[in-house]
Amino acid sequence: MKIRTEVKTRRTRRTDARQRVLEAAEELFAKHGFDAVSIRDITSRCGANVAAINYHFGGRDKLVEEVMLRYVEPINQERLLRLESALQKWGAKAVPVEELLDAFVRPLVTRVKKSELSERLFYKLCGRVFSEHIDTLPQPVELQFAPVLQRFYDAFQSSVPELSREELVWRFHFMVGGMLYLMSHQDLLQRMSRGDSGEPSMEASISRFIRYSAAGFREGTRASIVEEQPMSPQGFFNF
Amino acid sequence: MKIRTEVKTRRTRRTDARQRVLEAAEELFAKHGFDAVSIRDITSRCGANVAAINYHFGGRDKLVEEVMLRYVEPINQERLLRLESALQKWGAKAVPVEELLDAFVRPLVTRVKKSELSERLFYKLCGRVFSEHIDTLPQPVELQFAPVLQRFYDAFQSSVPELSREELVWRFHFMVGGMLYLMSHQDLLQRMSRGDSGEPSMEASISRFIRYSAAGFREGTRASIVEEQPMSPQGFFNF
DNA sequence: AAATGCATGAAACAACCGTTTGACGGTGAG
DNA sequence: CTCACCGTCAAACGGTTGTTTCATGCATTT
Repeated sequence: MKIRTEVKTRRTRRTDARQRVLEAAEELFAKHGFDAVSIRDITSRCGANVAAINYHFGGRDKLVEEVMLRYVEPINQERLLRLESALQKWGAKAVPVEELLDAFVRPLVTRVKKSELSERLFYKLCGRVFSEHIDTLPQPVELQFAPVLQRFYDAFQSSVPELSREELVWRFHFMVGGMLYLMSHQDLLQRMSRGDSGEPSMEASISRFIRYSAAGFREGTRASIVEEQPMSPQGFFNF
Repeated sequence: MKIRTEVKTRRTRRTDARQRVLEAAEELFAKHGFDAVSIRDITSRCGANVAAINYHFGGRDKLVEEVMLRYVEPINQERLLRLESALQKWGAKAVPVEELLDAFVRPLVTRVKKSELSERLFYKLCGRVFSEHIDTLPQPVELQFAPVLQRFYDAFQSSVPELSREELVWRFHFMVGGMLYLMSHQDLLQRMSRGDSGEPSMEASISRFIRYSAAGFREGTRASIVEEQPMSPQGFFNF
């Protein structure tokens, strides 16, 4: 601890305890949730002092915010990137909903490699970040989402034009709910279906999820009728 | 309040403050979440003493447990009732997935009338109860779910026999995720889609949701193909 | 009327929370 | 060298947490 012979610049020193706190915070937040972890839990795990959090981050809330943004920002950025790429690829033609869903969901798994967290914890943390009730999210985090949602709404609207905007937004949120649940309970669900080929796990799960959700989005549109599905029991539902 | 001329038996007196605490707890838990509410928040709102919670319930955790069970128990009971009814109605024939989904989701809204909570708060509370991470639920609450899930898995298996058990369970959980999100963000979502006929209400939202989810369940299972497909190894799942 | 059982109340409990303080010592600039 | 700066640290801050104690008084029973 005291025996650090290497020369450190100020910049290096600055990231000393700060980085350790950040990593410990990520791990504990992922494991137990943002509310259940105290700053003393964090500092005692990484051998830092309680004051370090207030010194480096300006308070517990700011730390939470920083941890969240470190995940939300790049993920949302990659979402938009993939969306643009898909739109460009298909030009005037409608992008298949599967590709839109892929652009929205897949960044959650592609970003995992750039994290120091274990894969399992990474997903848990994402699930927690995104499933905190919206009105309790820090404003900078909340503001991250608005433009992304807008872009995806428009894209889905173009891909499934038969749906009213209202119906589309509803279905989008049904999808989001499923996605969050998948993130949060990923380990539990995969333990449940253990036994087959060892690894692909999350990527395979997301493929499953995309297929499931795409069918929901297409329900009642021309694309789904093409496959000739009798509209199930008539009059059973009131709309 | 004080003017209670009626004769009270011991039994009546016992439910005096206890009931007030219970109602205040439900409201506050629904509004702010189970973790964010202290016992002093509860007792000060309903004019009770802090000691009352430990006296009547045996601690804060037990109070949370009781509040949860008061909602989970009757809802799960009605789920099973509706499931039985559907199975009986269709006899040997496969129950349409829409009816299974209805049996699983609709009790959330039919049970609202029997609660003293406002409708909005009731849904919020349900969303919170069911979306608490599974491993943090009180054990009695968790035990409530196991048999219910088992019955519904089996029912869905009969209705969509083309799906492997594994695929079916995954889709079921995607559906659950969407349902929880609907419950938790119901007010926010409905405010978003305001503008048409005055009362969008939960029932319409659930109908939307059932239609969306049914399509997801049926994806890839065209009834026209009657070919016997090799099932995945049994005993794959622990439930 | 006296005694018993039970719900309530104010107060105190120890433990923990996030935050602040002020002293200490190594580092780099003048 | 001297001095100012910066990251670290133990300690203490005021506040809130869930729980417990014990006294009080009402209602029912003897």
